[in-house]
Amino acid sequence: MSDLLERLRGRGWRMTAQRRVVAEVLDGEHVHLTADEVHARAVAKLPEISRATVYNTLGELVSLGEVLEVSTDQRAKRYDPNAHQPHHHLVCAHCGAIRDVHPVGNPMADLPDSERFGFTISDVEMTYRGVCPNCAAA
Amino acid sequence: MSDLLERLRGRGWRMTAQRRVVAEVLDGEHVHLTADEVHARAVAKLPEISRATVYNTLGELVSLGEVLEVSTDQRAKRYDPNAHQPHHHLVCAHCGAIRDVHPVGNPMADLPDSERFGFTISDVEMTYRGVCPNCAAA
DNA sequence: ACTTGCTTTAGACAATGTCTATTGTAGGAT
DNA sequence: ATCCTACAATAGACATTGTCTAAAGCAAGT
Repeated sequence: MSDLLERLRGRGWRMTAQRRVVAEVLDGEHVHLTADEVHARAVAKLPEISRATVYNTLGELVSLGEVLEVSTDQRAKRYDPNAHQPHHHLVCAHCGAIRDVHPVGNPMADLPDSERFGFTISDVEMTYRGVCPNCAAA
Repeated sequence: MSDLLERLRGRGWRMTAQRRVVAEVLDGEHVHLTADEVHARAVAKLPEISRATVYNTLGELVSLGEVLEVSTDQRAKRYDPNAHQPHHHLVCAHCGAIRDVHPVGNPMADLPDSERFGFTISDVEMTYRGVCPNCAAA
């Protein structure tokens, strides 16, 4: 994702300090941050950045396919910079920790025609839930 | 789900007009309503029912395992009265229509040990996304 | 009928996200 | 190098969804 900024510039994205900072935050650690967490870290680098800009920028990155939006809990959306390698998620039901996982098999093929109701299916999202080792120990 | 009220009474649930109405709404149509949609329909049957009561009652029904909570979009949670037959969901990316579906195979078995990170996995949630026939036609 | 403890209520509050009108500025044009 | 203009950022109001609290109500056992 280090060349993210180049790719975006190539697509006609106007480069601003704010957008650079948001991209840096996402690039920084490969975790799954909420929009407000991204905002908090962006503020640390560029104190005058506004909440709306972070929300807008994240929305644009999602539209451009550079970042994925995941809703593992029913609270805030989280942003996953690992958009170019398809994957699913494993979530701790207790502490909310999230790991990227890669199940074997092709879940798209597992839905029979009779269960498709005429939909044109484009995507599957799988969320495994369980308890992580830390929470199991506690 | 018609004997829901009996089951709950058997579990020591105190029966009230409000709870009866919420159960009736869920029982009424097998759709996936949001909490506020449930509230709107409940008000039609019992005008003085409050929002908090609907939220509380839905939460209790979920705890009791009588209703499932699904988050197919990242907006409001939806409540699925079809809790006793495990299933997954197919969602129209355009209009948000939701269908219950039953993929073949066992997705729990599709996550290799090496991808479990020591978690004790208890559940998988699959959401297929696509475009429904209505939206495809339009 | 009485009592008790569970339920309901209204509305304040909280968290997350969206929108608007104004101000700022990136980057091409001159 | 400077100017222009369209796009971007800002502050803060607003919207949606959900939670909490203190007071009043009521179901069901005695």
